[in-house]
Amino acid sequence: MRTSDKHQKIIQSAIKVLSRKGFFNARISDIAKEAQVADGTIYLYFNNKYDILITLFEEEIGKIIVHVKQLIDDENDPRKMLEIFALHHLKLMEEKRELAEVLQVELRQSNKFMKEYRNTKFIEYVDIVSGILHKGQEMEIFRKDLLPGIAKRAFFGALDETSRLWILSPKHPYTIEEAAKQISNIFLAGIGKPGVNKTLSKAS
Amino acid sequence: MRTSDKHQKIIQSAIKVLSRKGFFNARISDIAKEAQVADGTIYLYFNNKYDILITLFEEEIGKIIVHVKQLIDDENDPRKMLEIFALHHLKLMEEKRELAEVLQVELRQSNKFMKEYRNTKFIEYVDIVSGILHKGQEMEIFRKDLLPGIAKRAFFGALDETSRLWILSPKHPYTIEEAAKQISNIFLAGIGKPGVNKTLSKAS
Amino acid sequence: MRTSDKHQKIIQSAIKVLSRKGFFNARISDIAKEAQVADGTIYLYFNNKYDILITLFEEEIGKIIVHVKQLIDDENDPRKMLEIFALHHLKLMEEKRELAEVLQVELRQSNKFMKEYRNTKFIEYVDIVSGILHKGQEMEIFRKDLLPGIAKRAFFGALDETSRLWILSPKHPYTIEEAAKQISNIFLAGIGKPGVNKTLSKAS
Amino acid sequence: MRTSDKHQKIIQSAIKVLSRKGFFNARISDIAKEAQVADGTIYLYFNNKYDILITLFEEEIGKIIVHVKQLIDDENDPRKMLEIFALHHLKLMEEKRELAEVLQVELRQSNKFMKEYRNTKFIEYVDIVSGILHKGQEMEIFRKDLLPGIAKRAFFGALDETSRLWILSPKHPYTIEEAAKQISNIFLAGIGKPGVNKTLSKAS
DNA sequence: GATGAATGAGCTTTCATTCAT
DNA sequence: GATGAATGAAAGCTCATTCAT
Repeated sequence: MRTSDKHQKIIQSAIKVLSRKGFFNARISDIAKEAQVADGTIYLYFNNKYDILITLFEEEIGKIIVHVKQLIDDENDPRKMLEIFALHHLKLMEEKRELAEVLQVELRQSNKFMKEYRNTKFIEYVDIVSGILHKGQEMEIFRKDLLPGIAKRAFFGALDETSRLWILSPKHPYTIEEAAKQISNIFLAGIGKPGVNKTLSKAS
Repeated sequence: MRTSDKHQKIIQSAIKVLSRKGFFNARISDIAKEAQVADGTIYLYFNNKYDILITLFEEEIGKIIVHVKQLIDDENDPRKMLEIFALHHLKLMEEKRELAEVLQVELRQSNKFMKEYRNTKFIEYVDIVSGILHKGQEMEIFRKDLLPGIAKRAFFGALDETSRLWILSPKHPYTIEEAAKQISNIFLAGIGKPGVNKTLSKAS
Repeated sequence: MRTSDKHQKIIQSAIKVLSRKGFFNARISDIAKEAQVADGTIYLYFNNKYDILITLFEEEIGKIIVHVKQLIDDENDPRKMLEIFALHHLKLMEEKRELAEVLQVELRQSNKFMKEYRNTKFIEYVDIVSGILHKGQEMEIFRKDLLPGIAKRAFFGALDETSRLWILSPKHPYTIEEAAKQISNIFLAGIGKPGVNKTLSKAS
Repeated sequence: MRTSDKHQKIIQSAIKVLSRKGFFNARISDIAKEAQVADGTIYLYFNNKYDILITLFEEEIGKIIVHVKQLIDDENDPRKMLEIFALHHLKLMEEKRELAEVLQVELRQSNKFMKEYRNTKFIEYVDIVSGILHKGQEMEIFRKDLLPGIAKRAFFGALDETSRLWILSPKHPYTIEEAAKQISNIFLAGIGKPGVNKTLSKAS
């Protein structure tokens, strides 16, 4: 078995266990059992419990970034880009539900117990939105009076809260695609230059 | 010292300590020291560590709800109501920064480790937004094709993510009032009936 | 309310609580609640938790001793005396069941946790049997070769173990009187001078 | 060190510590120190403090039962059997004094604080006596009018109380063998059919 | 005398981490 | 590299006892 195999096995097991129990309630032995390795083996690949979480953050968000950027690079219209980002972010709930749960819960508290840790990957992810917004402003599609830090966060927060609730509720009266479309619509209508973006999207 | 005084003292101390360390890293003895009581005294007022957190949630969110509802009741225009909600929610960051931190971080993980706990107060708070949206739709001010569960969450999420970042960053290139105004604007433009809400708000 | 009233009330409450929970599982507050006094009031009458138990031992065994001695003093035949002692000891199970439970359980472990305590009252009680045996030997009714320390303990132990089981089992195929009679019979037959005691008792 | 070694080491250490301090005053750390293991190691072998006591009961009484049954199986005369049981029971005081102390004290209170625990091994041990008595009755050596539950308890109680006192007193005016002989004698004389058992035993 | 809120020492138990095999 | 038994620090919680009222 290659080294990377066990590393990956442990990360994926950690995602499973952490999504179920949360970081503090999860035991190293839970993760080890899930990964079918001995407790001590974990420490051959990670320095400590925190290190598993941090590595998980970096690697998994890294993959997401690569993927989203690929999708967006194929597109030129910033309005389409935002729609793609929204759809992809929400689709994570279905495709990688456990990872999504971990990111939503643990990312928020990670600065409480890992004082020194700056989650640069996460910032990079959210900054994809900034980039899109900036491009839209340059192209005179989005309003110039947008405060960049605000709109970025508002858009991301809208998506994230929606996905948070999606996970909590077992049943949903709408599909992920509808949710993504609606949120994109609201934002595009809200941030678009008057008279410019009315033609793009049709509310589902 | 009256009984209620110690209860309050402990809750307020818990807010301070939890905002700094998070629930799992906070020790009962930390809270006791902050409240200037003995460890055992905590257990005269609360059943266990979780009970402190739950009581904190219920009581503090309860106060916020009462306050926001009062502000909103003085208003008739749903668009104004949303602006008020937004401003008030963000102002919590300044006025009760520590409480805000606790709510943002611990509320998100509370259903991981307190399986049986349903945070009804929190739902009630977010449902204030639903109420406003619904009223706006009835008054034909907001679009009828809004998915109620989505727009509510999107608006709340936008605010919450903004306040989350506000707390994390030491410096801000805009004021809270500007941020509230901008988010309200984006949403009102996004959810308003075409041709109806363009007159209300002027982006700051 | 006279002082002695509360003292008595506490002792009797302690008997109830200790019989149910045992010394270490019983809480001072349990006893206080049962006695309908405040926790602190206990300490006006007793030095500490151990003191309650010791006082309980001394006073209640003292009462039993007085009572048994009265009964025995009316009698001259040592064989009858033993029967009286046996019957009375077992009858305690019915009449003061809770006290009996406390004595059986706590007396046995009291020297484990109260190193300095010598239970003189208890010794005095058991020595009633010695007295009877000695008298029987003097009167040439009981065998001279009895080891005094042994027979006393054997007789008392037989009774005590019988009463212990009586308490544990909810149902019994014999009456207390039958049990007392049988044990007396066995002992009297066993310790009597051959040819002397065969006429006294009829096995029930 | 083999697994079973630590299990045994802990049980034996528990016997030492419990005999000295009693269950409630004994600390897990006392037992761990005595066993020369870390506190946490105890919990690799036992579920909790109670589990140590229960396991101790079951295993040690189990050994005693096996041993006594072997001794008795070599014998046919129920009178001899009783003598063997008496002698062996009392000899435990010398050979396994600490175990004897634990059994005498903790067994009596175990049903107070371990509500669900039925000490079947202990019942099995005492029932060895029942078996002997029954056999003696069948062989027409013991009186038919013996109440089976009574005589068994009386005999066992006589022995146990004797051994209890043996442990408490530092000095003894008689040997264990004499004590066993005397108690057997008393009982055999008391329960034997008139005219049958007079020939067996000579009082020491 | 009576109260009961407050105290804080002390306990059992957990679990991240180590290290001999 | 892999194991998992062993470690021991650390924390939540209890409860006998005190003392201001």
